[in-house]
Amino acid sequence: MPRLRAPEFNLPLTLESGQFFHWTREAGGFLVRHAGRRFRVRQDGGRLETDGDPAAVRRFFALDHDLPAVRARLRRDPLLRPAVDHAPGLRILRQDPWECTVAFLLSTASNIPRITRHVFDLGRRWGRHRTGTEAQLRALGVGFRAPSLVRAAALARRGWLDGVARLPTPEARERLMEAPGIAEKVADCILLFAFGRLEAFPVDTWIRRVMRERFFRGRRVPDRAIREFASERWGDLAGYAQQLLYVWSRHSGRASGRRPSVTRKVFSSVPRKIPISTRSPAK
DNA sequence: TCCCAGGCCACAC
DNA sequence: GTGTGGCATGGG
Repeated sequence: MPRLRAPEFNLPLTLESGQFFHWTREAGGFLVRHAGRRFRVRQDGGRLETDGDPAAVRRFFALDHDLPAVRARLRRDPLLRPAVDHAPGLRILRQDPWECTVAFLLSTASNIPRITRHVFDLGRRWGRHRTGTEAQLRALGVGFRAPSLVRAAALARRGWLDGVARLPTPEARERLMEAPGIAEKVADCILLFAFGRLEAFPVDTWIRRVMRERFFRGRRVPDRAIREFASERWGDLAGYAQQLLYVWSRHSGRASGRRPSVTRKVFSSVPRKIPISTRSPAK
């Protein structure tokens, strides 16, 4: 069973932070479906046990990101500090671009349990760059998102996502937004969660609330102004700031002005070791 | 029952 | 340029 060094990493917090949906909990660990494969992963202190390809797992969890340096820099911002301190070990994943695109096309005006259900439903039925027909998708309950998924799959089969990784971020963003159903927010999610563009700052309803409250004195401001503010304030680490703010605001309910809608413990401790090798092998 | 969800788009003005 | 419904569905 391969073991990877994974310091400054919190596996459950990272998987449960709303950037990736294709996983299930197992005793003491997780079963992850990613890039057309599946692997088991479990954390043992500063190490990961996995039955997946070590290099691919390391890349997926972005264990190459210098998280201590990221956190130290962001922590210098006193208004961001509570969010940074709330979620040690949270990493921005490096997902498969197509699967990430599907997930965030499904995310529009939805919620995490439902996105998860749809991601699993699509994953069970179709392979890479395929989604079935609009009618089949509607039968799964994806609603108005169905035509966007069909179009995106057709684009992807013609190489739409190929080469995005080599484009500068503004051009990459433009490319992604060529697809119907992808505007600024979804494009930024794909750039951040699949292409490692850590400067991308997706503005969703939670980020809008927490940013208005914390940085704009409660004023209504256009999303564009929020993005520009984040870019100037956090630069090439704005994406990490975003994910920390997202998790913090959801866990605390702070920005919503109502009771926390997500009540889960704060994942400040690393899970205890439970042997993975006694479980049934993957596939 | 009602409000809202990791939005986008067409159409007002 | 900015503001506003409609879109499908279901979670809480």
